[in-house]
Amino acid sequence: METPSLFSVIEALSPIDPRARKDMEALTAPRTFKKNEYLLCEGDRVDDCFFLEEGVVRVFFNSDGNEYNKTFFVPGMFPTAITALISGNPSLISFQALTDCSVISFSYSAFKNLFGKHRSLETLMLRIMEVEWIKKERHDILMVTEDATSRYREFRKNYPGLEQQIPQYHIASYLGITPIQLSRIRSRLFSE
Amino acid sequence: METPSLFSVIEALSPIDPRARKDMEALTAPRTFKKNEYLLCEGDRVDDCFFLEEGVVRVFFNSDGNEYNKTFFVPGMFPTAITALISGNPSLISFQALTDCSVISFSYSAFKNLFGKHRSLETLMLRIMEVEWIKKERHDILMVTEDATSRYREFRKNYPGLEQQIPQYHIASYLGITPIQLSRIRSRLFSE
DNA sequence: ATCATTCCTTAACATAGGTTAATGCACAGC
DNA sequence: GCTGTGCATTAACCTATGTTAAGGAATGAT
Repeated sequence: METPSLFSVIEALSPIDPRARKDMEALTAPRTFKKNEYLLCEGDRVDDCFFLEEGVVRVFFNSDGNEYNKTFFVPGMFPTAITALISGNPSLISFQALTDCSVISFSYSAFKNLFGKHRSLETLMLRIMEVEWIKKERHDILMVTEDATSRYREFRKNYPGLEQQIPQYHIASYLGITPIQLSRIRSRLFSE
Repeated sequence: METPSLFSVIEALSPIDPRARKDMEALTAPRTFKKNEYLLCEGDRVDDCFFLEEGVVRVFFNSDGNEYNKTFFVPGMFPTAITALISGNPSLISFQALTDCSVISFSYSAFKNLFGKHRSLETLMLRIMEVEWIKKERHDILMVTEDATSRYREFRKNYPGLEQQIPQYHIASYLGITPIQLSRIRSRLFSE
């Protein structure tokens, strides 16, 4: 479980030039969250972007008193409320650490101010949105076209090892089923 | 059923200054699609943005030979493959006219070239993405938290009159159920 | 060691929704 | 006027999943 570095992830997404990197490094600050702490609560306004170095974060929304997990973030991802960030509106979703986490944070407005100076950073931002959008699109398609068993298989493939680190009811919520149903699926899957 | 105008919709989304409007008007061209024609097919690359003046467009994706409707566009909306547009990759989804349509089209790359000159256009673009993102988010939440009957009620509320203009199997696909199930829901709903 | 808490599993039952197939209606082409 | 085609409905049956409830394993506090 090596810790991914922010700038190696950025390079892989969309290369930025050394001066842009310098300016961006000046914005970043390390930060930690304890297990169960919130990176962001529904209703909060945000200006912070996070890059996850270690730990697991879930994103969920609330509806009629129930929580629904939308996705998980593992090291190397950006557990960041893009919609709230670009709109300036309060977030509709919450981000919670499921284990102790260490992140790198930077201000989105400060980051955006660099766009004028460094075109490559704006390109990077679009690229991040695009990747998130496509990921969301893929997940939507999965949710509609596949049954819970396939979705569970897919989850295990996409997040190797994650199953061991978080309670199953979070996985069930992510899959759109009850923990009971997940338990049934698991028992079928592992007995046959 | 008055025809919405591109620039009144833009003004309502995010005001742009008169010179930006002039430059943008120069990019636009009217265009029509016949019923069942495709605005965009899965696999195509795109540079065109569309604004729908009249008619109905569906967006769908293919999975194992089946079509799944993601959403409908009605006049005043932008039936545009944002992901493919910003990524430059072939589109994963298709856009099809369900009735005769008239649209206004403009080139995304030409539009983007105006960003340097007119900040307000870039703001508009982000605003459009944001609105689409939020709409998608709301729909996701509905799909997960509500059963098909509520989703059908919601559909009728969000798209008043649309039900009369398109076949029910398209609506069923949008709701994530079979036409048979939609028929059952309708008969329950309208008999009681 | 005991007890409470948290979480997973299992069972019994109820419901939503899928599948297949038959029926009926409306409209287009001849 | 027929007839085919596309679409909506209905019925019979089946499966996936939800609900409620109970029990058991692991963990942590006292």
